Amino acid sequence: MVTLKSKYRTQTCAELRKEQAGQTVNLAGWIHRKRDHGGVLFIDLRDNYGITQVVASGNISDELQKVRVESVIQITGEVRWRAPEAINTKLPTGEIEVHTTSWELLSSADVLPFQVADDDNAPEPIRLKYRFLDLRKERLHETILLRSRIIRSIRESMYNMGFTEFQTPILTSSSPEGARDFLVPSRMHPGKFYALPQAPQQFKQLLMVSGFDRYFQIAACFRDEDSRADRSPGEFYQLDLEMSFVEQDQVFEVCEQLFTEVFPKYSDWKLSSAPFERIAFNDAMMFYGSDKPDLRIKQKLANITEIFSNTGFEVFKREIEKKGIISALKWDIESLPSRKFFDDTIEWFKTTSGQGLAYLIFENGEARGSIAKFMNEGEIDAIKSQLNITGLSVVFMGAGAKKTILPAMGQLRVKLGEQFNAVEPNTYHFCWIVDFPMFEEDPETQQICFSHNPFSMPQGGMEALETKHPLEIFAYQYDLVCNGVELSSGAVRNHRPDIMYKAFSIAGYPPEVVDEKFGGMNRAFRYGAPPHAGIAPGIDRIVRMLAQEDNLRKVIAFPMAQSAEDLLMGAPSTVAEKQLRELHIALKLPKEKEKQA
RNA sequence: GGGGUGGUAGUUCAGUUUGGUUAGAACGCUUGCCUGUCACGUAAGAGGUCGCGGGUUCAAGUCCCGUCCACCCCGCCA
Repeated sequence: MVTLKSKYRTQTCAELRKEQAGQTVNLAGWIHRKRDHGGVLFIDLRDNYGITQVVASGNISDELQKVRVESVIQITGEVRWRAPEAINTKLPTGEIEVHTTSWELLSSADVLPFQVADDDNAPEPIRLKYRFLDLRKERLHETILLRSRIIRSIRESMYNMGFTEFQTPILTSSSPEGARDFLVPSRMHPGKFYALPQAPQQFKQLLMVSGFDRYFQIAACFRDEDSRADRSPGEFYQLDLEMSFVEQDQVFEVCEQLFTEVFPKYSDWKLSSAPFERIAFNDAMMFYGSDKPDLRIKQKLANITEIFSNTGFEVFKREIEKKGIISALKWDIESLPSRKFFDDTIEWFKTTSGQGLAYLIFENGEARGSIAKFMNEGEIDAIKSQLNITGLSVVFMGAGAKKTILPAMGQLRVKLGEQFNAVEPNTYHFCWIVDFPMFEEDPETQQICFSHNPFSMPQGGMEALETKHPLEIFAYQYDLVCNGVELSSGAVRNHRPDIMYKAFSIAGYPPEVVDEKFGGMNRAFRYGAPPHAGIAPGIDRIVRMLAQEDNLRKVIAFPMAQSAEDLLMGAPSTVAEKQLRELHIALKLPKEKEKQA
């Protein structure tokens, strides 16, 4: 680091060591803590880099004693080394202290709304309103610094792999697909609006058409949707990347190199090695009940529908007749859980998924449990052999339509994994989810519709669209998943207008709709477009994962509250009448009562 | 849009189940004492519309109804 000596400081609060003893130095920073002993006063002086103990006595002690913690002061003093018994081994600067000869108050602090030196669990709205104080706390401060280092490493890896960094417009046009847009009214074009980009999707594809081979951007993305613990309201950052003349595999290669380079720099956890495991979407649902499976848990779901094809157990029989499936989760255990465990688990399952849950206990080759009496010996034996049951095991079974029972069983898998301590610790387990279905059937109307992104390339291209049943066509679309978190989503793009029109017509859209919704892109594709593919890993989620934080607000310097409000700056806010007039906007607000309803 | 949990001092919480004297504790704050602490110690003090509104009752922080706010989840969101 370049030392920038100024009138305020000759060193930072982390620099001084025994070797500087005897020197006169200037330090500046925040009063982290004060310890007043009457004749002598100790101050922990803190800055971005660390803490140094400052000592004052006599008049200076009396004056400084009156300055509140978190005020900013500058001191001049002599570095002295501490007596052996006074050394603080917890501080890198703990072998020395600075004896103040003069000082200056640079900025005084009011009484704090919450403690900075201690973690007092102040409520989030207050911490967000006083974010600048929260950011002074060590853990959050370090996380934000970590975020910077991670992004730097990501940039370096991208440049090293031959990518070029671009900037794309923030004021752009409303996009037809996906989330709600944030709109920005145009002053120069009354009645028209810009939209903030949900992602630079179209621009990066246009850059490929423009002949730039490898694009990346640390891109701000805006979506007007509600938040979650793993989803920031309003805005978030993605490592957006796109490549020409590649297929899915090359996107995987780039990501695998990126993640295996970046993650070990910031964590000593075990890390999947490249190539990452690939799981077809349908298998992920069938065996993990999720399109973002947590592979730190070894147990899988099993499809045991076949076993019950002639069952006398009414509940299963009914579901199978309705084309439903029976999904089973076997767990080998060391000792038999209490009856309460089963009751609680079934109750939890019912409240979280609205589904029923059956169980069998296998012990010494015998089966018992909630539904044992409804099963015949053949079924019990078939379960034993399919699930490979040898010792003491419990088997949970859920029956229902794939779309509802599998996610429920998937949640059960994660819950039991945590409950039985079966989540492999200190591990980043990556996998790719591939082969997403291109189309799906609307359960109510039986209409064929796009199941995910209509702009990705169908596997098999035009031929598949023309010859295969729509529900059997997969898209070149993929998610990167780590420890049950979707880190990234991408696709091989459909760069062929003819295939685009065909795909849309299968989903019931005439060519005009394609022209209307996707006209700009389609025009570009008529002048020579390279095959291209890309992906966009979420920066906030990556940092959260490496910082091991549970909430995205803890890895973002100025996050919004769940209500999509910036409590520090007071956004969103009302604006002056004049501004509205210039924008030709008249407000028609809901009445108070409607607002509440 | 729906569900869950919570709201008592600046902050964290106890008290609410079973209504009953002046609503407590810790940290912080103010004023002292203390020359070796590093979460210093110590004495005293200030600080409360118990989220807000209504109701039941002799009496409400406590019971009932409504409402607001926050966080978490579902819907939504690649």
